[in-house]
Amino acid sequence: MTVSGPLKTFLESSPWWSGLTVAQVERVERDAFLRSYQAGATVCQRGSPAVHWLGVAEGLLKVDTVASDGSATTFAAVPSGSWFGEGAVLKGELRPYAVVAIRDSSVVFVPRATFQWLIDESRPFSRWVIDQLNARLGHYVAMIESFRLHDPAARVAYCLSEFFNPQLSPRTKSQLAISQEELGRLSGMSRQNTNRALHELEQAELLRVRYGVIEVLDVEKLRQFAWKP
DNA sequence: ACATTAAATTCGA
DNA sequence: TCGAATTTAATGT
Repeated sequence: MTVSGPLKTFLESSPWWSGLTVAQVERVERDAFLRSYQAGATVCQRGSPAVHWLGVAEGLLKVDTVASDGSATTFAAVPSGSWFGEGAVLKGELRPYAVVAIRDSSVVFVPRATFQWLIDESRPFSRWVIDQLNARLGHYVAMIESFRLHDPAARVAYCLSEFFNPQLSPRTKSQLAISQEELGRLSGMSRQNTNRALHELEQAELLRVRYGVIEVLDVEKLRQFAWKP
């Protein structure tokens, strides 16, 4: 049986797809499945076994944790076009963080066994996974640097620029449907300071703020701003 | 924290 | 099904 529709479309647009053999394509098409979530819904609970590797076909997810006082901090935003959760699946551990839909989303699930089989069978695929893990490591190191050394506007600029990381989020379009509150959680700042930072970036013509939407005008300038505020 | 504004939803014809 | 009224969400200070 052949897979069709949005699942197949998404798989075919994924950067690692073209490196697979016909047999590998067939197995992934057989094993992968797609689920839809409403905004606010939990995709993976914290503490649940990591038995799938995940791709975002549509929408926007976040990886976050809730402190005992109820406040939430976001470790990662995962826009459509991104694959994530390699680390948790490889280790076979319980998910250390929750995955939540920020807005209506559809998510592709690849079973753990299929993912590990691809790593064993496909050199291009395992190479791509190495690049993926390496890009994520680079991202977190850069984020620590940004947060320790730079002011709020530069931090927000960095977080926004990472929505366009070519390895981790290759298909992000310039209109980001994310609230300032969510962006604040991602940037480790209050909503108020996030608001100020956004207007500073708007003054610099790097982006435009709209209701519930941030329109990025120039990703390259955003990256530069993140490093020399 | 509070006031304002945009968007989403409900309701009545 | 249209649009006014109400509620909810997001923003600005």
